[in-house]
Amino acid sequence: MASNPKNDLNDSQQEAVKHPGGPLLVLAGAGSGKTRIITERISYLIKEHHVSPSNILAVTFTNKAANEMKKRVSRLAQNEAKNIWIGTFHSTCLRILKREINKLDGYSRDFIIYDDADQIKLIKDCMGRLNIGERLLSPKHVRSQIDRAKNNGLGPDSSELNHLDKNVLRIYSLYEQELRKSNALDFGDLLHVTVKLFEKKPEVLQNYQNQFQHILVDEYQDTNYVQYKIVEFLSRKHRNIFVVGDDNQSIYGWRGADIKNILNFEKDYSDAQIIKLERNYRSTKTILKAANKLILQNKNRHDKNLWTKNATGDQINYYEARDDKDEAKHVCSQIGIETKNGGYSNKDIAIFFRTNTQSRLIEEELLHKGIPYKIVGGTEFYKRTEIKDILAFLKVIANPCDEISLKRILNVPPRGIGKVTVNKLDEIAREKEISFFEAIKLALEKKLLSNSVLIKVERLYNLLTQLIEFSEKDDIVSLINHVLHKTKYLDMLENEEERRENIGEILNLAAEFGKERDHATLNDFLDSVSLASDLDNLRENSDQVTLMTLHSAKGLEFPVVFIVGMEENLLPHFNSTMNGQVEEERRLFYVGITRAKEKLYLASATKRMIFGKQQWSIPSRFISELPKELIKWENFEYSLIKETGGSKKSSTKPISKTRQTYENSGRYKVGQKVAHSSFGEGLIKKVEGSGDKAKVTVFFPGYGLKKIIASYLE
DNA sequence: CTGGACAAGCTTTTT
DNA sequence: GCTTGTCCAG
Repeated sequence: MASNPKNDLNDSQQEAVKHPGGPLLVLAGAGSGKTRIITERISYLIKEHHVSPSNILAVTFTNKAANEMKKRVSRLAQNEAKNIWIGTFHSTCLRILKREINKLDGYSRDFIIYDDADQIKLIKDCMGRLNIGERLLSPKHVRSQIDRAKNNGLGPDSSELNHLDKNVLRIYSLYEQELRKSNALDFGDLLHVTVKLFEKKPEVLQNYQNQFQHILVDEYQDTNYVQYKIVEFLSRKHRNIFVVGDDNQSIYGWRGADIKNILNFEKDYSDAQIIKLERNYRSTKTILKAANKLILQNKNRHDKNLWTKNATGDQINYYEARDDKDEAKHVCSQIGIETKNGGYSNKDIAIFFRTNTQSRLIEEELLHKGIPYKIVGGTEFYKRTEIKDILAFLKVIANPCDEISLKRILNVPPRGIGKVTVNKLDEIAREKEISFFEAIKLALEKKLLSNSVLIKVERLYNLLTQLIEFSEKDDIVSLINHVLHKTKYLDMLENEEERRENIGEILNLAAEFGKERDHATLNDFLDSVSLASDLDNLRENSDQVTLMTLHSAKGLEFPVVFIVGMEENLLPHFNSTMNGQVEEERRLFYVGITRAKEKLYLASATKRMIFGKQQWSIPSRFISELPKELIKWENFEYSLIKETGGSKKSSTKPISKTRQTYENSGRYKVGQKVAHSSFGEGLIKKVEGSGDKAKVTVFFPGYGLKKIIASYLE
């Protein structure tokens, strides 16, 4: 993170670190040493004020940030670090709930966590039972409504949800009921139920209020209502609430983050102090200038003026690629150049993108070029079928009333239990008001199924009870091995090398987990897995290029940064341009830019595969919002001209149908280079009409897209 | 009940 | 392009 390791803290930084107490808001610009302030503050509290580590709570938003903070704190205060409560909001709440949730009616402490896929499955089940067609109401839409309600602390009976579709509310109610029955919490519950706990059990709240004498929150601009509430509850007694944030980096509006939390801090805490950190220690003047100019386009923000004493540095490189493949190739060859001649190693380099799918082509090219890389944050690993299967087995073993997981593994590997049987068992469960697992037991006892089916179901039942018994006396690794052995799971994956390797990986993970903790229970393991997202973090110190989304890039920094997919409808993303959330997209790009210390590369593609179809695209409006003198512009056609010595051959360009319709409009063609008296040289993106009256959309480097009447072109 | 063939929907972003 | 769901023959 941004730091001035050689120098001492500057005045404002000192002021923040040595803040005497009470509410403090640190408005910290990108690269002004935010994380450093928090870690230094923690070490200051421990060393100078003799605050016991267990009386400190530090909260972040991503696992990555939490790990980074743990690492840094342990550097400053070696032995104390492990007793400080450092974690994400979700992991902190999980820790509290695992100790206290049984004090709330209807909850028990051995609950398991449902991820978003489990959530969707359960919602679909509920919709089926309520006879609500998926055509009528998409399960994803329902989920986002439920998530939003929980982020705002609203249960299914809340009167504040009256404006919602009645069907959504019916689903929400049933969904909650089923979660309770399965003894499961979803991600939203971790926060929402914690708030409920604090509201309903003042004595529990009091314990934590007493414990947490000092609370520090990173990225405060990203807190949503329940998170805000948790912090507010916990800090009520000691009032030592120390929050750090930057409204320009608020990028979680879609998750209910409310920028008002940071803007209203002074109102919420009347004795609040505010410290601004405006000196940037991270980036070159060029990069900072570009970021400042970009963010000026946003109306909704605190005024801040970031400055730096760092060198001017190189221009920002912008490459407009022929297509997404060309983009990937260009990025990788630049990486080659930077590591060969630029004096950088792979680990100094990061590639950011808007959506996870964009990583695929880049990965292929990196692989092809033999450049080592790692992907951060991709939950991919845990979403793999084989991993979800194994985890489902473990979840059922830990908690047999987990219906979603039980149904998942019921017939995996195939053991002759199909839809008809499941329906019958469902019926029994509902009639007798018992769990699905108990329904199986009952069906066996009372012989409620046909004989041939009973044999199969009994085999499953015996398998599960055996596994449960086994889990009580052995460690997690042997339990997984036992599951694999008893179910013959690996036989099913005979020709699937990669999947078998993934199974190996989950075994490694379990072994690792067992080593770290002395009395690791199966439940602990499942919890950690549920909240974990980046497996590749394990190989932290190797010399690899880092790939991640712009969202997970927040809080990090790299000497060399590539941002790809700089196109309209991708950044800003299509969905945001429709809903007037362009400012948040701009902040996202701002976050990306300000991660770069020395070199910044931007790239876009003229066409790209989307949903398996080629789509034409135009460069992002954000490109034209950067100061044009700071940009070194390059284009695949220009590089082509350079290579071939000026004779651009149109025959080398693949021509699609879409393109043809553009090209048939006369003198001007898409992709043609033209010049304009005030904008200079540019490339034609679109032609409407024909002849001199044709309207031509041209991209001018430094100016962006301009629609121009053809006769005004030179 | 199983497995293969085919269709449909899908992509923001994270815990 | 990939994953999930649906339909039908065996």
